[in-house]
Amino acid sequence: MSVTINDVARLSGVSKRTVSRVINCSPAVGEATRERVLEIIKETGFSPDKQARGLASSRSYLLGLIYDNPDALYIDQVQRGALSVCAELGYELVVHPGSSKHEDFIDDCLRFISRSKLDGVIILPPVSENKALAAALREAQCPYVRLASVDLDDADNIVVSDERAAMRDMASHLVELGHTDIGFISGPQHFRSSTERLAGFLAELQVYNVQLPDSRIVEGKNNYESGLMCAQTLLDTPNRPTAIVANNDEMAAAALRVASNLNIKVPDELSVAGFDDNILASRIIPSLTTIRRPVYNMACLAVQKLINKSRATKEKLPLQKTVTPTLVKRESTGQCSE
Amino acid sequence: MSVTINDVARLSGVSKRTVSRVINCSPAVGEATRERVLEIIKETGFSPDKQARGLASSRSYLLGLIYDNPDALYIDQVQRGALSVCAELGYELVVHPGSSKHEDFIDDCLRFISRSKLDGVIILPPVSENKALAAALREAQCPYVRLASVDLDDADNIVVSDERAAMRDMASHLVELGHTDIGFISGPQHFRSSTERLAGFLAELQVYNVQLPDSRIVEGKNNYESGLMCAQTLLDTPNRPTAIVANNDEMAAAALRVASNLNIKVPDELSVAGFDDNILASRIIPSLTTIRRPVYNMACLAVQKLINKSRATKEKLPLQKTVTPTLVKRESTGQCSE
DNA sequence: TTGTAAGCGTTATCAA
DNA sequence: TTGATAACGCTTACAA
Repeated sequence: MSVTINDVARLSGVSKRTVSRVINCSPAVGEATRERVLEIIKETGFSPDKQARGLASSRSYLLGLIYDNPDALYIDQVQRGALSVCAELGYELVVHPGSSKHEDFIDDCLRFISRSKLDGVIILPPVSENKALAAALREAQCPYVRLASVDLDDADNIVVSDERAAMRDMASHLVELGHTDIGFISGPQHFRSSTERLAGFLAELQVYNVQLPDSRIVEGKNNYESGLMCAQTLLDTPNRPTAIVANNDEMAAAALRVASNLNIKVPDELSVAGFDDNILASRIIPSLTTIRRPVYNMACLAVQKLINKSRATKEKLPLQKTVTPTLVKRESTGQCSE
Repeated sequence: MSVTINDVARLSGVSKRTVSRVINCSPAVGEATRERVLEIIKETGFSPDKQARGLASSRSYLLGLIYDNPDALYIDQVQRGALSVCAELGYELVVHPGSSKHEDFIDDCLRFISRSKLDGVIILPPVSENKALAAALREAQCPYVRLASVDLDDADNIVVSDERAAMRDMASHLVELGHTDIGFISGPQHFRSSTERLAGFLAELQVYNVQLPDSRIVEGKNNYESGLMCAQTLLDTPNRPTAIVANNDEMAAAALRVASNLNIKVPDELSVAGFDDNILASRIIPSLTTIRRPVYNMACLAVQKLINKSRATKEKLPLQKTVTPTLVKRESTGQCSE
């Protein structure tokens, strides 16, 4: 029914081996021959069978996406970014949301990979910080690229967003609005992304000679509920900060909620900022000052790096390692009133 | 390196054909033989190669997910639901966000399917309403299941959420709060989901003998920006409704924003409701009364239906066609003050 | 530069 | 109930 390599070979009067060479862009084909074959391929609409190809060459033209984070918006952008590059190169994307807490997680990922002989995987934060997973993938010889906030792997294996720098911008934004007493709702400190963001923020405050006592830093779990509790701690006291920065938009939204409950006006009496720029940030009232990572582009880079690995050394594209998030200023931060 | 069917055959002293029968659960295998083979399979950790299997049997064990809607939350839930069933049955999920506006869209989907010889696809709204796509899939003999708000296909090919009924609940919720002058921000009327929701809403109002003049119904585009304009039309006038219902949460959020700009208190002076129960709905202030579809379960059902199609008639599971969304009451709707 | 022949790991045909 | 043997559509030694 559908056109095979044999049909193309017959029609163009060459061997299937030559057709194979053409579709694989082998240089060892005469110009005339190549053109004739390409002609026939176009005429017949031939498209090589992935399974057969994979069976013969042990490749699948399938890339995997491993993640745990339930931040749907982020994931959707990653998928679209990754697919934009996949489409050009004939790869497909197979998704694998897992639960990194599960003891079986790493084996589960390895099975996922071997089941479909994936040509490589992209790993999203926070799973991307998992050293054991990365080690297991290296051992299994599975190409991978991690998206992360810290430089924790070779340039070939990672796309880093410089969140430390982004949080410096956030700090200077607030200080320049006059804030010197700032509360910080951090993420879990066992995540590098959390420590990184906090470190960047504190480092920039230093520059302005602003101190942040430990009592102003409370650790959340990156979800709404924990954000509520942390914000409550920071705000439900006469001695409250004039600004709150949260490790992500979910917790910043929680801070807005607590402020609303306590009848504290944002931004007049309190500034609030988040991190992620998810859909919430632009829709919530007041809209949220936050930090946006170039997620789509990071995913593009990741796929390119993955595919680079299967190229000959001289054909490798030079690809950047680090991308820069940007500060998005909105309604929730304003001049300090005190 | 990895164990193949030949190894299993040799080790268990039978032909590979017999091993094949065992792994495919053919009844034509002696009990003793079957057990011996299963034993060896367990010992060796043999797992049949998908590509080889697919090449020989023209199946891929790959399901596709086709969508256009950029509602990320919804899509993430669908993916997780679908995968929960896929995992049990050894299928993987390949994603394909497209743009249904593109003239090439249907061909693009067909190529997507044939490229990887997908065993079936799930189509999400609003693309799921596309008749031409469904027809093309039938012609291409590609099994599909549509997730939709209206019963527009055979029970085997669709999972319907009864949005008409859900909107009846919404209407009665508002009427019982005392609202009789209600504004409705509809979705594009060329979508069945839009007409269906509006129809359900109006039908229930009839029951209460409440009239909705045409001027109270404005058509949005299901996005935030159009929601802003529609809400402005309805609210920025002395003669404004006491409640606004929007076709989705994005536009309801826009209504909240416009109300905030016009200094109209929600829910004291105005009730607002949406549809979707996306992350926005629970985080925004005031939190949004809305309707939640059992998206995860719908996706589970869709995969089961897809796989049912490749089963023998007598092994087919009976699967429901319709699911029921639920009304989620939150802060944004309250007693009518007039 | 091109072709021949042997796989890749399954399932399918047909006979025993 | 079983088993040889031939596909499936492609890539890859190895020759020529």
